[in-house]
Amino acid sequence: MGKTVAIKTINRKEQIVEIATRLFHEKGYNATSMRHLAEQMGMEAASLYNHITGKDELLQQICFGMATHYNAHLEKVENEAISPVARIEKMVRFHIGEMMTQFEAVYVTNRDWKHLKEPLLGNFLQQRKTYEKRFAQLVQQAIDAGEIKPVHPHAAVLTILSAVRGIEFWHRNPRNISAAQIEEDMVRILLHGLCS
Amino acid sequence: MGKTVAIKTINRKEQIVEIATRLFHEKGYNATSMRHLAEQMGMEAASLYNHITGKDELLQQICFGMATHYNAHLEKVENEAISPVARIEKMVRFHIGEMMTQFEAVYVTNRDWKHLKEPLLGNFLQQRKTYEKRFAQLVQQAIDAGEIKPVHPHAAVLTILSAVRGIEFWHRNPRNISAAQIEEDMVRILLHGLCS
DNA sequence: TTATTTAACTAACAACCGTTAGTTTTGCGG
DNA sequence: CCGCAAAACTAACGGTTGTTAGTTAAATAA
Repeated sequence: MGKTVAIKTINRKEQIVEIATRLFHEKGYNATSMRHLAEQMGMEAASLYNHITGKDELLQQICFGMATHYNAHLEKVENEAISPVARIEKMVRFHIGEMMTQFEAVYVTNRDWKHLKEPLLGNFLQQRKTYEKRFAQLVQQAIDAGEIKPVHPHAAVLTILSAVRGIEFWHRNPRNISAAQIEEDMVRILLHGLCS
Repeated sequence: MGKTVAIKTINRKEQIVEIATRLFHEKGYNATSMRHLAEQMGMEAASLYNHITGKDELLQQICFGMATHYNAHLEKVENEAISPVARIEKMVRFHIGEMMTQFEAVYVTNRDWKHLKEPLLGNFLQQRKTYEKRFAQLVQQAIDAGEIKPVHPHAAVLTILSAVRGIEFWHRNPRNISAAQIEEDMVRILLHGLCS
């Protein structure tokens, strides 16, 4: 009985967001229809509206869910008592981990945030901007400590975030390299460079 | 008169592809309508079909244009008489340059190739795969020469290509950092690492 | 059992999509 | 000036889109 209750208690809305995440990842936001989503849920399209207000809300849940998750982690790292460069390594490994375990949600957020409607679009961009700024401050602190090269902090953040995003290529054939190996290689390249 | 002739001689089809590139970049492939494209061209949607066979062809032109351009450059680099690591640096700088001068086309190709229809989709993926393989071989040669660390070559290629892709973030505010600076910093990070 | 809420259903609307057919305008070669 | 081809136009088709209205079935509470 406990099990049935537990299963039943799972919010139906969360199920919808979950499947929407998968479909948005596969086809993109605009190319995913409510009818197709409903089909995957085993119901009619109109029935979805008993749980959500519209297609917008699905994208919103995905994007802002990721945003708050990222912000929470950033704050945690900012307050850890470790060296500046260790903080940066933690950030890199965190982002890699998200690409491994929450791949579809991260992918959709990175790709489809443009389809958010105002005022949420502005809100999202604002959050993104301040996230990058705080990340850049971590880099600046490492530079001040003499632990990393005096590159432009924003250039470093940009390079890190986009390199990590490239794990989407790995997902396309994960057979060649193990997840652990790609993480180590990527961290090594970003922190110590390709050249030996 | 020469000028008028020259302007008139510009293929109308190329104009359409150019504007389509801009719109696809802004809104995405599916969210860009032929009517909106026509409006930007100063004509009716139906008139577009005097110059192109359909919406598909526009995406096709963009994606395969970039693909052949990339392949041509790769072949050139493969045949240059320089050290393996110098070849890799050339590849990195080339991709950065493309992100600077052909940003929208590169962006659309990276983002919207999924909407290509078979058999072109398969063809495109095939080209992409062999491109990455040849790039990885360049990395392997540099490893064999002892010029770079023994990372997994595919991991290196993935890190490079996706880091470069991140220049799209830079385009969102190009004011903070100059193009030259971002290129130098990114090359430096990828080849020699963040750590000092 | 009865009343009430939750969540499914059918049917449909208005808008927009890519595209085609058929017609008219435009501009250049003779 | 005439004829012809290129390129614009108008009108419309069939299909899909997100969404709403109204109704019915199922589950829960009293």
